[in-house]
Amino acid sequence: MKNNKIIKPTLLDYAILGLIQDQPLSGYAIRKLFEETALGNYSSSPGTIYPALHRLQKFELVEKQAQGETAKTCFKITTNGILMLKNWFLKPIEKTDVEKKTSELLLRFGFMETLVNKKQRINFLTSFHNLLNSYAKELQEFYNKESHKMPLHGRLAFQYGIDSNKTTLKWCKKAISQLV
Amino acid sequence: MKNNKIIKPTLLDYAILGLIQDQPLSGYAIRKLFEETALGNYSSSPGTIYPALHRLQKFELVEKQAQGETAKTCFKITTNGILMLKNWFLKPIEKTDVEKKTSELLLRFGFMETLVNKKQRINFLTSFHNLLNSYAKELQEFYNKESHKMPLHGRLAFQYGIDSNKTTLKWCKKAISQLV
DNA sequence: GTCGACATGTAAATTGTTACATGATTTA
DNA sequence: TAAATCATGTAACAATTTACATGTCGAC
Repeated sequence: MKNNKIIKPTLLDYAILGLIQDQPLSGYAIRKLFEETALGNYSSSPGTIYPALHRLQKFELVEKQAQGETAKTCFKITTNGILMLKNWFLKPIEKTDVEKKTSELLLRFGFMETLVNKKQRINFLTSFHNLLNSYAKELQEFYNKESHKMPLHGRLAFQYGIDSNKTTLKWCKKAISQLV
Repeated sequence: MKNNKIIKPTLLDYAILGLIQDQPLSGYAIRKLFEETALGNYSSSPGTIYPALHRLQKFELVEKQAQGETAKTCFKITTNGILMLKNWFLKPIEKTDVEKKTSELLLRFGFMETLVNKKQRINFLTSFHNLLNSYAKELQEFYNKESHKMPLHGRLAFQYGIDSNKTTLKWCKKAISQLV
């Protein structure tokens, strides 16, 4: 039963796939993980998770695990799902990713350990670092030129952005050193 | 022409209101600001901005500025809009805000300079700092207990969260010192 | 035996994205 | 005068939130 339509998974879809890549989980278990852990900002409401699981099932990225007695239905990832995840992990990082989608990059990194090899993971972090580094320089230059025109709160909010990027850069280096 | 329905503005709505609180802007100008500046992660596509402006207009939070010759229509904030913004600024910070919605807090802070007094702004930052501080401690404790069970990437991603919070805490202190 | 947690779902309304459409104005 | 940018919008679709609905199981 093939699908004519192509799925472009949302971040939530990827987060679910990432969670079940190792062990099958029930919808409820996934909800609890989103609710309790610091895993992204996804809503843990039933109206979000269950439809997402059914969507993923429809596109054969997950499947219900055969389960005899208990009522609880667990979902496991399919080969297609694994492939989809892997493509997501290996997608080259773009400028816009480091500018506006840091959290997505972190999510990718957090889930990629078992599916991509060490060289590729280090490459991911290096690319992340390099792109972010040039963006950070742009931001700093802009700040140096324009900060005197900004209102106090604008300036402080901008500084927050700069500080955050510096922290992320340091983290990249730290992470690389722990991977090597 | 009153509305029977109550609007609960989205973050995008607030961002637009915040941008036009000082000077009226055209839809196009707002789009460019979202596209070019590091202002949040809002889509700058016309399908996002124009409907949002019309929605805000419907609820009388913005209004079209009387404009003679030029075709460009600028939107200015109404008294209701100002009130809505102010309520947003002064809403007490909650635990969930510091845990999952730091960017919203930063947006609030960035726009609140002219509409709330200094004492309230310092209070905002202090509350932000205190709530975040206890959350950071929780995270650190969890990490100390559980980190040895985590896979490498999970551990690193978790560390990223801790590092980010520390940066935010430092920023709060810095910002407070610059406000006083 | 009732309360809270476990567990799964649906429906309506809203929001946001993508793609299309249009036309004016500026610049090379 | 062709291309790029300015400028505003709509339509179809996809996704999310909120609220509702239902039932089980264990603990106190």
